[in-house]
Amino acid sequence: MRVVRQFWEKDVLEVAPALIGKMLVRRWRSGEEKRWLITEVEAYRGEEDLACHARSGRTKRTEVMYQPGGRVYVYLIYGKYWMLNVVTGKENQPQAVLIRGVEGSNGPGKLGQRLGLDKSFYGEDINLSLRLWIEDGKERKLKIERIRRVGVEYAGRWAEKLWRWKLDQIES
DNA sequence: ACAAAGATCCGT
DNA sequence: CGGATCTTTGTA
Repeated sequence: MRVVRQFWEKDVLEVAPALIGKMLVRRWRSGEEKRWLITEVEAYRGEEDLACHARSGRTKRTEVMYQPGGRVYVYLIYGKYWMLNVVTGKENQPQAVLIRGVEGSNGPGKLGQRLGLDKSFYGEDINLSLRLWIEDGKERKLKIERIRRVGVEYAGRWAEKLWRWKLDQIES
């Protein structure tokens, strides 16, 4: 079952860890459908978070982060990789979760490649999309580790926040 | 208008 | 550890 709209409208620090263990689903035009267990996510939270793109306020790129949670936020990094994020929180609360990894994937850039992401996904409503959405995973106990975010050393004290969550193991 | 840097990845 | 590659943002 696709996660409910209200799931995304909560604070990113609540949504991000709750995403671990859920299923990322991609449906292609051909009808082929693939799903992966989400294993690693990062939270980006508000204009005060100097690692967050919204640090520079409302711009063409960050506009979607000011929308209510549940929109897809994609952006191109280093001219090559599309990064997959989902906006969280209420309207005018710029936040997003970066989906860094699924079971069997290497990094967020490679994940974007596997999903065939591009600019057209920007702003897509993940509650309604027919090509990309999130579903509940199996009910099971997960061991999750909480660590620092990657590649945000420039963000001073914000770089120290333990705003990355990674699946450590599945406890049966 | 221009320069700088980037939520990455790969090869050395 | 440096380069690729191009978009976004800050500065003039």
